Amino acid sequence: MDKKSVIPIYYQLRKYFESQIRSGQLKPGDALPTEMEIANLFNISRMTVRRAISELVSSGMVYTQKGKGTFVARPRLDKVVFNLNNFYEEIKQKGMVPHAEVLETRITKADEKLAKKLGIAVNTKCLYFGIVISANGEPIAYETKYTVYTKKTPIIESQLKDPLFSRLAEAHSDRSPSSSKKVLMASTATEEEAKVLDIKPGAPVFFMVQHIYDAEGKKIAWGKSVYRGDRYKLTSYEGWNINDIKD
Amino acid sequence: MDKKSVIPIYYQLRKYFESQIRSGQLKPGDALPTEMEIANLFNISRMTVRRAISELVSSGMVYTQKGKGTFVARPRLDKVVFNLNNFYEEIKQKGMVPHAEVLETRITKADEKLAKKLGIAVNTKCLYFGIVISANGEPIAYETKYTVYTKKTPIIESQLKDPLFSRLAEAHSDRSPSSSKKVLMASTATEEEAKVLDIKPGAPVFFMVQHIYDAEGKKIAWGKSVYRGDRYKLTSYEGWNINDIKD
DNA sequence: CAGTGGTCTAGACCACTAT
DNA sequence: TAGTGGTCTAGACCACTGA
Repeated sequence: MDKKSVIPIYYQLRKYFESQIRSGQLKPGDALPTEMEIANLFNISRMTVRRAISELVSSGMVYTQKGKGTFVARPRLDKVVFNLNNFYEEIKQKGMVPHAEVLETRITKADEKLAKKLGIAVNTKCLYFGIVISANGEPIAYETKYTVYTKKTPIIESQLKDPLFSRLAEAHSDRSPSSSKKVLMASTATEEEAKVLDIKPGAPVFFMVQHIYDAEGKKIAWGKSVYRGDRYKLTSYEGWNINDIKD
Repeated sequence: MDKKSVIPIYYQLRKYFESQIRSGQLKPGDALPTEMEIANLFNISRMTVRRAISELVSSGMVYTQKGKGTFVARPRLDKVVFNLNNFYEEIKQKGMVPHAEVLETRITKADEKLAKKLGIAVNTKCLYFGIVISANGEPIAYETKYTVYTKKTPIIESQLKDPLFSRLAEAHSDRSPSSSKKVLMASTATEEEAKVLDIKPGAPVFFMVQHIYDAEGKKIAWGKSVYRGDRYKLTSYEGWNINDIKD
């Protein structure tokens, strides 16, 4: 515990307990020293100790019980969190060359089906477009998207290729996106999807439907994405030693 | 801001800014008052203000810039987080009746293939079993699992049905589970899977492979799960008004 | 009852930003 | 240089747990 260091004391203390837990010197169920004991032991303020502990709590490594103490938690391995952030960046990170191609773009008046999907009146002006995202020249994802088109901002191709759908929705609607709902399903490729993605009809794919809402909960955009099942998968790491996992 | 309330001041303050942001009175990019201004305005300590703000930061609603101020963030709608926690509980929550049935359970010596999957020596004693999970009598998931079997603890059927695979692995191995890796794929049902799940071969399914590791990063369990694509889907909500989303 | 974590205060010094 | 958020302190009172 180096008080003169540029590294904050609470951070050093947190890392100290993290390593104690990871190495097994503190096992699940074990009690940490009380906050006052830790403070006296390292000659630091109790508030500084509390900051370190509160970070350990939010990372799930320890839990506190009022009037009792602070205890090492059991790793929650049943939890599953799949993160799929920026598709474009993910491809790049894997050392592949990403590419987005706009297949079609159109301003249409919403028919009944689309009006229902977007929760808008029939004949409302909408922007429709479809893009294919590929990695190293091989098509991976096929995305079809609709947004309301209330502004008359011109459509720029780079905008359509923007991996952030919400940014596009913001540019062409007078309501700004506030929330999003995505549903992921397992499916098989239709004739059209198979053609675009260069796979066989009936081949396994991920199918994702996305809704974007404004602050009042009204829909302002809708999109569906199809990902090739043989080229795309989701990975989740849980626990305390996830950096030690090799394969 | 009620100082006499049992509700902590920092919590009241946080909710105050949350509602300001959600209602649009504070828009993305807007600066919050400085910490000292807030403290003076409500006659509270700066540390209390900081606690409220730090919670807003970790929820992603605001961000701070040293020497400049605190600003309202733009909602990150590109992020996708799929949580699939306790399968059993999830079915119950949806008002359905969950049921787990053990199809087969066996103590085997690891052949080459399994030894490789678990990173152990050939002929190591392993516990194998397969279960089917159903909702309202309809099969939803088919799970096949292996763990090393170094302890000689007897196998209890309720243990096999335990939705927490890690708990089972803990009971039968002398090494305790520390980390987990799960990979989710889109696939189509094999003949065997189709039979068990009462669907057609080639029907879309989610396919998930799970590894469980001990603190040293050594594998202690392996399992695969097949979920019916027509009965199971993953949903992700992002943004600041996710409670207002109706459908 | 003594001991625990939870909340809160009124200061202090620092590094950083903008002017 | 003045103002900002980041860190830290040495107290205080509280509600809760267990003996």
